[in-house]
Amino acid sequence: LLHHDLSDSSIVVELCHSDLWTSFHRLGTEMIITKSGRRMFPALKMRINNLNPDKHYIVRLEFLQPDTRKYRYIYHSSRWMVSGSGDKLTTPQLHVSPERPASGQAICSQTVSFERLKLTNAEPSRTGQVSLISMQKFQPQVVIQEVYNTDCSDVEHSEQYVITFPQTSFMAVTAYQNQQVTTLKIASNPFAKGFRESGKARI
Amino acid sequence: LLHHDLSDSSIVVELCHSDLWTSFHRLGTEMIITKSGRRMFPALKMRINNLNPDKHYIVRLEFLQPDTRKYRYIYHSSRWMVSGSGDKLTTPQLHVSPERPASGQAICSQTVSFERLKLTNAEPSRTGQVSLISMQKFQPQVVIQEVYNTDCSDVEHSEQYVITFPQTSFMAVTAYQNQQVTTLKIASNPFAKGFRESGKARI
DNA sequence: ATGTTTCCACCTAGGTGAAAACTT
DNA sequence: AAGTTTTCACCTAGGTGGAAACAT
Repeated sequence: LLHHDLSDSSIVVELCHSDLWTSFHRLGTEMIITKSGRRMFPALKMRINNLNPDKHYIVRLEFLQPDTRKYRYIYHSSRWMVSGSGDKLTTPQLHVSPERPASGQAICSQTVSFERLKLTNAEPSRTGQVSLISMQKFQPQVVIQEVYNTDCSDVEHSEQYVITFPQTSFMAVTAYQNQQVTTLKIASNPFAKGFRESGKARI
Repeated sequence: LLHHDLSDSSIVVELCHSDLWTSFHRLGTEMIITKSGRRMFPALKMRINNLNPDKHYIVRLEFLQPDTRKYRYIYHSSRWMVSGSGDKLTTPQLHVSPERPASGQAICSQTVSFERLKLTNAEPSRTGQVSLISMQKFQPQVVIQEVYNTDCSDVEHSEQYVITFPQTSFMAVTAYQNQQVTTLKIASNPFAKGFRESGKARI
């Protein structure tokens, strides 16, 4: 449970599945990016509290770059090493909103989920897809932004609250590098069961 | 393509899959209602045009009762007959909104779909579920309502446009009565394949 | 060499009508 | 007897990691 005293409010944001995020973070979280888009696992879900029930907000996600270096995974030492200078995202801020603007009341009464968000290494085009760079680091950042009009025309003048969960940073990859990450994904993601535990042999 | 000249606007609402709706209507559309909730098929989807792009609207669905009679299906004559006086819905207007308020621009640029809506014969409780009465008639009605605030607090004073598609009226049932309705559902709904066409025998 | 793309078997999730069991 | 509820096989839809093919 994290408190962020920001501005005149005392907004409380709780990251869901925090333990799981921490387990991945210890191994060095890897997120697969594909051309058609791949979900994040774990998904970014959070409970937000203490917003003004009568005001309206939009919740966004930005993908920051802690650095713009290119990394390489060294198998024999099980570590990530810098392998080059890498690239900066052409669009500096990638943000995706799970829903339209909603009241503080509505947002606080439910879980804000980015589970349907997909990561891609294709050019930024489709809405709901976030375009990242393989073998580089990213840090998701939650932005809670107050809006005065439903059409968000005055977004630049509105108050904005920024929360970062360090344990959600990850390396974007097109194929898993650390086998322990793969194992934990299989163990914890219901969709990922590989060909291991059932004892079935591959044909 | 239906034109409804309402108030100062010339709103155009087009029912999707209109031919399919008409085919069902000829047979006497039946919609299954269950305790856990069942989707409508066909789903109510529509394209809305000529809303003011800058104003904001909410699109709702109401389930009217053309009458409050109880019906019975007579197999040998393949007809519905009145069998009793029936009941009136305890909550007179059942409306479900697919989304939060959105701009006319946003609404007109996409298909407004109520495909996720579920019909139930349980007490009205869960959001997104509509509670109906078995063996009685219902007529869905689309309500496009202008909102001035995102919290919809002044909903009663706002302009509202009502559109009804007569071919979407139906009988609520817990089991299909007319075998031709069943056959058309199986033929047209990808989820409904029964045990007929594959030639597979039931164990 | 090393990283990317495509395809695929396997899985979850959940929408169907049919049949059987249940209720009244 | 007539309508409701439950269960179930079958299906669509789509999220996984693995392996092989491909690119650089």
